[in-house]
Amino acid sequence: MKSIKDNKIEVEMNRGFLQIMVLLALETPMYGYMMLRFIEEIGYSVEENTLYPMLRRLKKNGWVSSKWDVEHDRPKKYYEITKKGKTIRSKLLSIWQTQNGVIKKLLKEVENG
Amino acid sequence: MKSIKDNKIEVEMNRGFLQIMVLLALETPMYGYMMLRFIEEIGYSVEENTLYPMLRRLKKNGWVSSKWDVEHDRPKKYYEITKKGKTIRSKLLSIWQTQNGVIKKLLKEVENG
DNA sequence: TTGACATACTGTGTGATATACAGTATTATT
DNA sequence: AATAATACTGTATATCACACAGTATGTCAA
Repeated sequence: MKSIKDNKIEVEMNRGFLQIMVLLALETPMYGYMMLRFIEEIGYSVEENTLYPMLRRLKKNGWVSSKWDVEHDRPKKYYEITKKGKTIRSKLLSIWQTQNGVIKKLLKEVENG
Repeated sequence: MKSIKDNKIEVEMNRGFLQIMVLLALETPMYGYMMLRFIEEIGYSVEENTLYPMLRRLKKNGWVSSKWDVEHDRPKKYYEITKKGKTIRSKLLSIWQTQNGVIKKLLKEVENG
């Protein structure tokens, strides 16, 4: 019986979190490769194969906008959060807070037997 | 162009969180329907159609065990976290903490311009 | 005493997602 | 001249949240 590999456990966590992280980061315009390095700087890491499709999806949803910079070096696609994106981001953050509260409460119960 | 509905935003958050919540809750043995009500009591909510498949999946992964109670009323399938489940739970909680730290840091930057 | 509703599940299907894989092209670096 | 790093695109795949359909028992009002 096939089941998920325990060493790939981070994957299980990424769905909700990655979006919040990216939408917060895009307060400042950034292109994909730049964000990969930015995320490492702040102590996390994302797969290139995860970030690029996610940026495309956020764009499709209208949560971020994009703009090519062709004036310096090779072309870079700068993304930035939209007004709609900020609305969504607030909702996601609020859900995150609720979930964080639930986890804290349950964790306390487990720790105190 | 099809895109996700904004009012279904909670879905985006559930992947990682639901597992932690269920694995914490299952410190005490519970059957599915009981957990649905328990989760509402502590201020959250899960779809029946999400919880049951999740319990089956956690079982398949060996993170929880199950046992039928056929002695009272109608049959109830009690689940409980396993040793392996506790190991996974620790890892998930640790990832959650890291992610929470990343969000807090980014949020502070956004708020302070 | 029946029929509606809550309880307590199972099995299979679907659409969206994280990631894989393959590929294009430019700019350092050695 | 070759290699690595940069900076992307497009399509494929496995898994997940949730939908849908179904089974069966217990409760309680009309």
